Amino acid sequence: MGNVNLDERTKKVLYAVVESYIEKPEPVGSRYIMKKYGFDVCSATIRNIMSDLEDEGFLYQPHTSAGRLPTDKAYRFYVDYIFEQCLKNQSEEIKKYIESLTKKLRKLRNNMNSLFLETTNSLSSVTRYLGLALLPETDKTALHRVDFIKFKEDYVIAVVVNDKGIVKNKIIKAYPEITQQELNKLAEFLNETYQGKAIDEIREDLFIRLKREKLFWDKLIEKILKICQQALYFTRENVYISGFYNIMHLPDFSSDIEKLREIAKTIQDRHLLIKLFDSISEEEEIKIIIGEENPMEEFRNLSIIASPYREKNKPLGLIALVGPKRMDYTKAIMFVREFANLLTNTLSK
Amino acid sequence: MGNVNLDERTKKVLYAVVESYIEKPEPVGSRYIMKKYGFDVCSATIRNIMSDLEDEGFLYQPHTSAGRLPTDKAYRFYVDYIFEQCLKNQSEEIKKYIESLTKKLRKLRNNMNSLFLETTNSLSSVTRYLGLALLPETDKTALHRVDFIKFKEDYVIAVVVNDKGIVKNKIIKAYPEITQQELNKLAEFLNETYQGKAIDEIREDLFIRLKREKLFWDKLIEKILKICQQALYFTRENVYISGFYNIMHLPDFSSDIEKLREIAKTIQDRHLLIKLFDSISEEEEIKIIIGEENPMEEFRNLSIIASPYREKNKPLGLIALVGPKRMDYTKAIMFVREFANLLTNTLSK
DNA sequence: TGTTAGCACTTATTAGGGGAGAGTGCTAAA
DNA sequence: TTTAGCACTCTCCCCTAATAAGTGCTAACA
Repeated sequence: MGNVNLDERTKKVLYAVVESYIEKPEPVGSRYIMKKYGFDVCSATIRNIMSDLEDEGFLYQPHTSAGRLPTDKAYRFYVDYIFEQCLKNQSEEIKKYIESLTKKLRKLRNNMNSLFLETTNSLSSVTRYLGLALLPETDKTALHRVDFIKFKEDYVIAVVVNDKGIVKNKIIKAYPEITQQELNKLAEFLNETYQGKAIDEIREDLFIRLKREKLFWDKLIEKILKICQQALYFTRENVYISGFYNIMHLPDFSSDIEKLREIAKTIQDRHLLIKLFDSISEEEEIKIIIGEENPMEEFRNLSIIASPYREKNKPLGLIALVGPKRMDYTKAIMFVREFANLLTNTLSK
Repeated sequence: MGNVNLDERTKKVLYAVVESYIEKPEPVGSRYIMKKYGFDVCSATIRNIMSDLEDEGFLYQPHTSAGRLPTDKAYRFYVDYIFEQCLKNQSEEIKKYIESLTKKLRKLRNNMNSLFLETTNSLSSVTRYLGLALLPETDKTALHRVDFIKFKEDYVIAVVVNDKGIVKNKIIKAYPEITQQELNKLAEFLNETYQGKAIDEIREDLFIRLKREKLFWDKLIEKILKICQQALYFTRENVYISGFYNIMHLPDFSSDIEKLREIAKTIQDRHLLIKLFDSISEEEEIKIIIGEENPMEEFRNLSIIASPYREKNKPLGLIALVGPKRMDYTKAIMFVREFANLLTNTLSK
């Protein structure tokens, strides 16, 4: 593995090929590169270099006597190359855009749903790629309040509000004898004992109680504790998706609708997206996944730029951009980073 | 307007043309019709009839010397023609499918979200068109319970559960002095007074109270009543969409992606869909809207089959199928009807 | 040894022509 | 009113030729 040892000039050529192809999705020729990037060697030399790059697996030809196209390895090289600069430089234009958006989002600070909807929409419409966002994992947030509502004989609706103001509800099958009054007391107990504690820890704690007190108390306690546990068990499910239509007209897909269909099918299935997100570490500032690097088959000819948003340095969730491998990475990286920051700031008030 | 006065034979030809075109999207020729439908006149006669039908606006030619294609008017004729039979006949196949689905859905009876998700998914995957469903309008359902939760100084989260077990929440800006205890009392008051009453009526009633008591009480009451009113104000927003990818490969769209993009854009914007649904009366058993008949421009080259599901004869919401005008109407109508019935039955327990 | 110029070769793309096929419209006869 | 016949129109497909882009290779060059 590794970038072998490419000399400076070779790197410049490789960079030029990738950049050119991102600009215009056509096989890149040696003469074109030479002229556009002002190499003062002749096209034959570039040709030799490109041939070497092909041997190294950075480029390939769609057919003999055609120009070259970048492989995933080339994209990876390109991204590694521009990455640093992306983080340093800040375009004035982006800054302004983010500023105006900040005001808009600040107003939605207390309504997570609208906040994330608006964020995903904006991210997609400004980049013209597919925008994704994942709400903070309810499990990891702190309990603000829980309420139980008896429903239809033998059901209980648990309403859980976390410290982000996100309201979740679960319908739990319970035994019929339990009354609303008892449920109120139960909720009161939970609220008093656990408000402000992380939800997954509460569940843990309840589990320990269950084990311990089972021996001393009757079945009732067991049942009640089970209700509580169920009430506080959440799988991640809130994914926001925006702008599929933005990627539909890209030349990368316009040739065959099948690819687009695959994507449409994939993004309809929230579980798949959550699996995708789960596979992305929330540690790195910005994670870039190119084509084959993707752990999930469904995204193998797409690229993903993801970044976590945080609160007090703790990652809460992710926002991401999905587009063709032939993506404008500079723009994408800059925007994803700014959007993640924006969310971080907005949530930290 | 009206179907002019077509004689039997002409009707049969028109029917045949539409049916043929639905089967295979190619211009339909006179000889083809004659042979396939066993007309015992020669093709020239059919040709004359088709020419007449063109004059009446039922058919058109993509170019001289090509076969004919149906216009919206022809589809309308066709649908009116088959409609009766669709309602009478019941294919054994569909019956079986619905039966097996019934069991599946019955288990989800108490979880509206899953129920509607599953319904829309099934409807789309069995018909291969785009499936839509609209949750019961919260406004028109009865209040089961309301809870207020103080959040972050000056916000109140109102959690409203209706008699369908649908949980809605609203974040309301309130004045900071109000305490959780006061909110609890307020909720208690509302629950005692209004449980089981229609939510829009409650709002109405609160409005009257507000007007009447404003004169006698202080600002506080006004504020509190306003919180209640806000808590109970819902715009319709829960639309379930499934199977966009199902319509992507249809020959009707494969020629130009732009059409598909339009659709993708439209269905992403929930408000547009709600506007669409709002324009569909919930009185008719089954509403069929073909192409230009559509009140909304975005759907002008699509057809929509919609049907309300009910509870005790009161329409609660709609499910619908969206597909190309060249749709398999028989199948679509049958399934939409069965699915609406299925929902009606499931909700009525 | 790396670089350049030149040239033959490959392949995709485009345009044009011709024939086949499908289907119509019209006319005249039944 | 229906039919048979026929000329006409248009699309579609195949074939060919020309064009253009770009490569790979070789031999000369610095």
